[in-house]
Amino acid sequence: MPVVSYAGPEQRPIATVDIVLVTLNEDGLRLCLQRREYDPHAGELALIGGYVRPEEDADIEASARRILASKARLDGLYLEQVRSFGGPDRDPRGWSIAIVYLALVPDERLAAAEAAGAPRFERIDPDHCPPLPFDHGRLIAAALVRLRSKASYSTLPAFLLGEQFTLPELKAVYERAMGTPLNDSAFRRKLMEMQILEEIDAKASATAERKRPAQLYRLASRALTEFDRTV
Amino acid sequence: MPVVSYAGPEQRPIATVDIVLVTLNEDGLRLCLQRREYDPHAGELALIGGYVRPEEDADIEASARRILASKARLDGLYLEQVRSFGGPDRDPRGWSIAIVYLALVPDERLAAAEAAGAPRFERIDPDHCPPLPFDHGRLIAAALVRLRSKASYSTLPAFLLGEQFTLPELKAVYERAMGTPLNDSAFRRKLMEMQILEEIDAKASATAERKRPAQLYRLASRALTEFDRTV
DNA sequence: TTAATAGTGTCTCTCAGACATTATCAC
DNA sequence: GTGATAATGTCTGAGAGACACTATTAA
Repeated sequence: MPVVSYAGPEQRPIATVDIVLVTLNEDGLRLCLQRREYDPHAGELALIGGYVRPEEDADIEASARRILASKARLDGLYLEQVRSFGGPDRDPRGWSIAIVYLALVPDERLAAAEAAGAPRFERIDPDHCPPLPFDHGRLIAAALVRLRSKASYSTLPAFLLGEQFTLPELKAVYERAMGTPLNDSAFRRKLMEMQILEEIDAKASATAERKRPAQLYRLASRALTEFDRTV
Repeated sequence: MPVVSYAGPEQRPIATVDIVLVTLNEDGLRLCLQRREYDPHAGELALIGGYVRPEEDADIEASARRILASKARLDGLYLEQVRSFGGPDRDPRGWSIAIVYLALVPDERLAAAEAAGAPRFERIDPDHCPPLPFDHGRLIAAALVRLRSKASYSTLPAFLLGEQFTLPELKAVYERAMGTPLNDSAFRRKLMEMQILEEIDAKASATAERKRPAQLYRLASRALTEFDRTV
C-alpha cells in the first residue's frame, strides 16, 4: 500500500491552548484576564494561552497546565477541556485552532500566587465583559455555558472553594455558578444523601457576620463527581 | 511592543478531524467504520478522518463536512464536536491533534449513499468493537459517552431516523441510544408537553408486524433541541 | 435575652412509573 | 370476532419546594 502524501508542516494550522480561568470573589464569578505581553494585541486584556509545544508537551492538557504554571504560577487546579475553535481569521498569524480549557481557582490561591510574584490578573464580571481581542469572547461564552450547566449535576462549583467549606458557603457557590437560587433544605438533603461530603471535626469560627458557626466539610473525593440528578 | 517569535510551521502539531459516524439498524446502534486506503494502517478498519486543510476549510466543522462528503458522500447530517485529543504517540507521523466529531446518519441514507457508489462502511456493534488503530478506541468511547448522555435530554436520537417517524419508533431509538428501557406513557406525555413534535396528516401503514397503524410525526424544529428535563 | 445564622422536621404538590383500559387495524 | 399494536386514563409513591421550628453562637 502506498503512503499518501500528507499535509506537510507548512500546511498545518497553528495550534494554541486558551484558558478560561474563573474564580469567585465576594462579588461573584470573575474571569481572570491578563494584559498581553506581546503582539498581536499587546497590552490588551485577554485570556491566557500559548502554543501547543510538541517538543515538550505530553498531551493537550499538559500544554494547558504548562501555560497555567508559566503565566499564573498555578498548579493542581480543576481543569477541563471545553471544545476547539478553528478558522483562518481568528488569529492574524494564520489559520489557527484554539483548544479551550475551563480552569477554576479558589480566590485565595489566586491571590497567594499574585502575592508570590505571579503576573497579575484582572477580575472581570463575565456579565459585563468588554470586547476582547481575537475571538476570546466566544471562547469564554463556550466555557461559561459548560460551567453553568455542569454546576447543576456535579461537584464542579466546589473547586472554586478551598479544601474546607461550610454548607452555606457551598450552597452560595452553587447559586453563583448556576445563576439561580436554591432551596436550602433540599440542598442539604440531596448532598447528604449523595454522600459527597465528609464532615470535618471542626467548625467555622463565628464572626460578627457569622453567628452560629457552621459545620466544616470537604469533598469525599478530590476528583469531580457527577450526579445522576440535579442539586 | 515586540512581536515574539512564535511556533513556526515546522514546530506545529499535525491537525486531523476524525468522525465517529453512528447509525441505527434493526440490530441497534452501529459504528460506521471504513478500511483505510493508505498507510499507516492501510487496510485496517478505522474511523473516517482527514487533515484540517487551512487552504480550503472555513472552520473545523467545514473540515468535518468535507471529510463526510468525500469519504461517505453524505451531507446535511447531524454533526457535533466532541473534544480533541493530542499527543506524540497517537499517530506515527508525529505529534498530532485529533478533533473528534460525532455524526448521526439514518440507516436508509447511508444505504442509499453506498448504493450510489460511496465507499462502503462496516457496521460494527460498539459493544463488541475489535481493537482499532491509532487511539480510535478512546475517540469512539468519548463520542459514545456524549451520545448516550445527550440522548436523555435532547432530540438527538431523532437524527438517527428519517424525517417522519412514529412514537413507538422514536421511543425505540431513545432506548437504543440511552441503553435503558423507557416508560411508554411517560414518554408520550413528556414529548407531547414539550411540543417537540408535529403531527403529520398520515399514519404509518399496518403490516403483519405492525397491527394498528401509528400516527406519524416529524420534529417541530429541524435543529437539535435540548430539554430542561429528561425524557 | 436578643439577633442572626445554622440546621431540622414536616406538609404539600408535582411528576414519573406502573398498569389497566380503550382504540384501531389485519385477518 | 381475534389478536396484535397504538394510545389514553388513572393510581400511587418518591422527591422537591416551602416554611415553620429548633439550635448555637456573639454581644
